[in-house]
Amino acid sequence: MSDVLDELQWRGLVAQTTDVEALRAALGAAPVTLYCGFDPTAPSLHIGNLVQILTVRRLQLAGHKPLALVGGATGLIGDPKMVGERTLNPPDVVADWVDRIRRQIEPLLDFDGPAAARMVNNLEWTAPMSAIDFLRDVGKHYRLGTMLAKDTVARRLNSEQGISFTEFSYQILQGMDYLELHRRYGASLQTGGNDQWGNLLSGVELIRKVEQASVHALTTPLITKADGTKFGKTETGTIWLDPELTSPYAFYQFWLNADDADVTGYLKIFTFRTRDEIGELERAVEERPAARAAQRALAYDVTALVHGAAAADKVVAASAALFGRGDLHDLDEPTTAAAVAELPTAAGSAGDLLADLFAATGVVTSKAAARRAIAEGGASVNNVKITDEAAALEAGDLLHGRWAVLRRGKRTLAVVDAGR
RNA sequence: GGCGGGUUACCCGAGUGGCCAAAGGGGGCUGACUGUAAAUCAGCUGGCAACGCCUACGGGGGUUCGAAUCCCUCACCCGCCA
Repeated sequence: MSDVLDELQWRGLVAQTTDVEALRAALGAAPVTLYCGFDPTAPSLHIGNLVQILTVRRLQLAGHKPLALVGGATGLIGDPKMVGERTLNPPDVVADWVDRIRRQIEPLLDFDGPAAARMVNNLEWTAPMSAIDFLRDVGKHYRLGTMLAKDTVARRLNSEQGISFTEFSYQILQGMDYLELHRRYGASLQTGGNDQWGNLLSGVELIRKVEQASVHALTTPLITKADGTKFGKTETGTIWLDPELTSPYAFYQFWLNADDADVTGYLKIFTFRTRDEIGELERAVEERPAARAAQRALAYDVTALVHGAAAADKVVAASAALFGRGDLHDLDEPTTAAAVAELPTAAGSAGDLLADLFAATGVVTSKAAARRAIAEGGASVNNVKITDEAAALEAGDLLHGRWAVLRRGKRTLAVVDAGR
């Protein structure tokens, strides 16, 4: 890996930079201290944030020093979204989210060694600042014209909902962060998603004005899907890194279901596989798409990265058992138990209405939806299609006298546990 | 502060007294075809103890046998004027 920037470009991770050649020179000359921020707007990071973390990790592997900023301050204000004003979250909630997010980032970066990462929180320098200091020392450097011209701000001003002063001010806070990290740790590169470009520039310009220093910014592209739909969402919602919010099984399944057209791009972005390995997998998709070798590699790698190799092995085995060709009754008890442990579960027993059980496990959202699914031929028990809306669970349906696997459509699964 | 326009289901958007659980589109779900993929075609898409009942057209109140539709009021958004 001679040139990290080449590496990032090859992986499709560079959308915009302040000055590519200046950045390339800086990254080639000496270890650069870089920063990337994560705002606590939810109790967990999601796979969109993973793009940022892994980009930072790649830079770290090339010898550069990351500062992972968790926005205890910016999270209290809210980055303006394209559509609609955010609801302010209570400070204690944000503080809790800060902790959770820190713990998610920690295992993904290296906090020891010569390029050790450091965790920072912008609440530390933002909270003690008075309104007067803010307006005199920082506000004076900001031109309203520039601020109003920012994409998101302009869009919001033209929207029906407008924008509050609070959200409008967000870009200044983020600019202050970069300045502060530049002063404290010599940060000279900020990375982020392309939607953050304006916010990154805010800091670059502030540093230029206050410190007469030229620093860099680099954004990663918005991850897109070949079919044009939004990346990172499923019918169930966002794919979170927190195993409580998105089970490792569901996480693995998400990646396994990547489109052929998207999978190579995802391998570049979300795994540490080499160019050769990815080229190999790309060929495999072309030659034997049904084998989905690339999807399996992708799903395994990302799951192992986020949830650990042990968890990844478990969900691979569970997926094999549940989607295997054989009769579920033929699986031995330990295999069944392990597979079933990965699925959403509801208690039930022989005699219960299947429609009620489908609703109870969350495979469908309501009993009416369960009846609909059965009527449409989209519901099965242990991979056997059911057709009678009024059918009940039978004792013979229970695998090893205990479990019944409910399925809606091809890949939405849950289990009924009749206990022991 | 004044005047005008607006707020409808997951989203966009029709609907100006009963035929409205609410057109149409998007999205989503299911089926067929497949590979737990994409594309395509078809059906479905508020809930429940279900020939009925409940919830739902920004919040609250009213008129009426009957309201998403009319009136009052509150909130928020947009525009013009000050």
